[in-house]
Amino acid sequence: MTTPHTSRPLKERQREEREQLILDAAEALLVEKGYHEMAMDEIAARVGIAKGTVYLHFPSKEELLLALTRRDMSNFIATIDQHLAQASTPAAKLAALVAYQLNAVFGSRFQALIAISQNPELRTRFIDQKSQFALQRQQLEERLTRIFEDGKVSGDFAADIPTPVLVSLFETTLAAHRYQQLVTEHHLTVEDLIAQVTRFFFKGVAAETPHERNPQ
Amino acid sequence: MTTPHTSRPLKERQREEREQLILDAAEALLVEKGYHEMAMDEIAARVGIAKGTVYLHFPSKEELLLALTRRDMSNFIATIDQHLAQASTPAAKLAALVAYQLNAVFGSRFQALIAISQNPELRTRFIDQKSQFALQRQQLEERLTRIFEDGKVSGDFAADIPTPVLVSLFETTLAAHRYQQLVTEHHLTVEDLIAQVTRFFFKGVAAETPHERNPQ
Amino acid sequence: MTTPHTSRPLKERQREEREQLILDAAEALLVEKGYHEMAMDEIAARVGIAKGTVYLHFPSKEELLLALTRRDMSNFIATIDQHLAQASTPAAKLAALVAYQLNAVFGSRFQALIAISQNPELRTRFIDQKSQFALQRQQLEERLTRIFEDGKVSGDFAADIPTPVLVSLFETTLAAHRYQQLVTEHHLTVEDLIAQVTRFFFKGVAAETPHERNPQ
Amino acid sequence: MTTPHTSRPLKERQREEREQLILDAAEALLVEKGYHEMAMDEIAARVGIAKGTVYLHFPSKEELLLALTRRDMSNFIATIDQHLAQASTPAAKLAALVAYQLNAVFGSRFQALIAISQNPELRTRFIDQKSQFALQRQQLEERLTRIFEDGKVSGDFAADIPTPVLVSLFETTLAAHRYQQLVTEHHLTVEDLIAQVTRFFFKGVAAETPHERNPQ
DNA sequence: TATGAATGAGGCTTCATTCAT
DNA sequence: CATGAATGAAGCCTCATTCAT
Repeated sequence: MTTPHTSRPLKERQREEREQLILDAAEALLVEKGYHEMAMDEIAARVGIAKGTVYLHFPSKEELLLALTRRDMSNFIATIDQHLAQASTPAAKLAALVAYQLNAVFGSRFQALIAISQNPELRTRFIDQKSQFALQRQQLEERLTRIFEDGKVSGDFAADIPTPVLVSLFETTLAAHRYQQLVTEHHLTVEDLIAQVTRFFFKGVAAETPHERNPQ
Repeated sequence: MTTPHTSRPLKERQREEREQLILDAAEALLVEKGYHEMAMDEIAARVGIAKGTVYLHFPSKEELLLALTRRDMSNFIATIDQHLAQASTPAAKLAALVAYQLNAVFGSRFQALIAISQNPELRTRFIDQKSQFALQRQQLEERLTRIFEDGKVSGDFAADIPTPVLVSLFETTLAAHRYQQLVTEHHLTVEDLIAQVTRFFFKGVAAETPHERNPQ
Repeated sequence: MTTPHTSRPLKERQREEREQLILDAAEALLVEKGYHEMAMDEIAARVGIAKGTVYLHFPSKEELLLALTRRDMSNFIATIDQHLAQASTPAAKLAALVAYQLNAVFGSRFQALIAISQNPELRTRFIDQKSQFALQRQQLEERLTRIFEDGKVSGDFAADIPTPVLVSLFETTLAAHRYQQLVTEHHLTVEDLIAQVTRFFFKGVAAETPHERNPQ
Repeated sequence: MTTPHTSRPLKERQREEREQLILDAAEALLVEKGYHEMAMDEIAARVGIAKGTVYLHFPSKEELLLALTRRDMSNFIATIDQHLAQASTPAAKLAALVAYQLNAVFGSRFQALIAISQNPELRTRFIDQKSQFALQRQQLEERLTRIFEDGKVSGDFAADIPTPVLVSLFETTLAAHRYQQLVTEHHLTVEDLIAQVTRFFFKGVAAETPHERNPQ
């Protein structure tokens, strides 16, 4: 995706392309069936190569998943940065992120990240043991932290909610695997859903005006 | 937990107790490592019995997980009903649920349900194929649906958010595995966290008039 | 069956009766499903006792089968002796045996012996290793040997067929598990079948008259 | 055995050869120990390959046995057809079969078929459930049926014995696992034994001349 | 480099046997 | 004696990983 296509030798470009195809297949399988059912055999079959070839690119199933995570995280952060650069106020930035992420929920890329983050099996394997993932996760949080702290200063967000809590609420609200179901079963459009969730989130984190009362 | 300890023969009580211990061990392993790593061998080892003994209680690994799900769902719904009976207004009921569930997040019971619901491998196996799970899930949603619809009538909740969306937002907000981390890493107390999340949620779903009422 | 009912204490008589019931159940299972599928659990269940009780009578599954074999062999030999005592000429003796055995084919007792003799699994286990079975087998063969040698002297049977071959032909002809099928599928009566097989066998082993043709 | 060695690629030939080796090992084990004791582990060990490799050729133990049965049945029928084509009269055909089969008794191939046919466990599994086996069995019976009916017309065989009975008598007479023992223990040559059994069978099924005596 | 056949550790499940009650 | 819960060895099968071609 961000691969330069010109300056490198053909062989290496082909290699890179195939690597992406392998990751794509792995991602699809991961979302469909989970980590254990994501068999090396089937990954290779979907790409149309031999199983051994997968091992020429990734030394183990675990490393393959790590690479997948790195790629998706990396793409994810890069896309976020683009959105952030285009919006001005913290609230506008957040709104852009919300829209982007909810759209992403319906693509497999983001679901793979969710699957990895939420599956205890994978969490143990990755978050706890491998620093790369933690690093990227941290990059993501830094961006959100900055937005929320800016927004507190500008009066957009409730200053009495600790920023880590805001970040968590943001991630939580957006990481919902159930939204998909809402669209399918309750006949909402994706646009409506985005609008509703966005409004919900902004009302929830808004700085309280004198007229609002504390619900507790 | 709800087992009567007096009227039944000793043997049966012991059997029931052991069954609970097996489910407890399975639950812990499921949360720690996921379904595949939850080996029958290790379940037995944790309970301190032989592998074959597990099979005297549950005919297969899959049935063991189904039983675990049934138990946890059942306990979960029962506890929720208790909370609902004690609160009066819809907002108060929700507040009770929020507090209960967030507390539950820190116990394994609820995490197991989340693990089962979110793991694609298990979702396929259970939600799609076994009606028991779908039935209990539906019972849960009915309760939430009723609260939200009552709350719309009483003016507590935004009438223009479709009820299924409210239900999803509720579940989403509360099913956050990351809250645990917040307490651990950012030194929040559980009580503070509950207060913050509650306020966030209620602001987010509140009817947007100046005259909002106190949910409690 | 041959148990004396008067001179022994009640307890021992009951014990002996139960032992027979266990052997009966084992026999039925052996014929129905073979040795491995003959589970100790099911034997006990069919008798209506606990599994452990079976082990009070027989120290192992193998010993149970050995006891079964002993009993059936013993009954078999005893019944044969009765028939032999009642018939006069060798041919009449053999005819009595043929009729008896073919009738027995349709009872489970004889089938169990066939099952044991013919199953390689059991043959290895019993004939080769345990002398009891070989001993009883030998008793059976002695009787047949005597009849055939008498019959050769009297001119009933072909003197140029070695007696062990005659014995084998006899056993072979009668041990046919396929006769059952003939009755079921081709609507022969048991009586007809016995008549046909008897005639076949006697013609086959008869001393040759000058008028018979050479088949080759 | 009937594999062409020239026209196919090397890989496929090796694969086929290995498959035959696996079937050979399975066959030997089946005859030696029966179906349950025929462990996949040991089959692999005897061929000198790993357990998993067996599963590259046969998807389950049951399928392996089915393939074994198919192969042996198929070879058996093919060889029989060769013999039949070379002999002219029904009696000569039968004599050829008798000689062939009795020779086969001393090879494992035929014993495996007997083991499968006679084991109740396997009978249930194969004859009742899988049509392939029934089909091949039927092919075998058709050939015998034709010979016997031809032989009745030509006056070689007793017309008053129903053909299915003749077929059964034939199979019964030849399927004797005890013949082996005769050669071993009573020092008969295989040729003598074949001559004796052949004569026995033909006398038994011959059309009756006026001079024969009725043994009953 | 690419292949895919081969490997074998590891997981689920069964069942003969034991033993505390 | 009788019970049947408990045990654990052993068997079938899968799949990540290796390696000869």
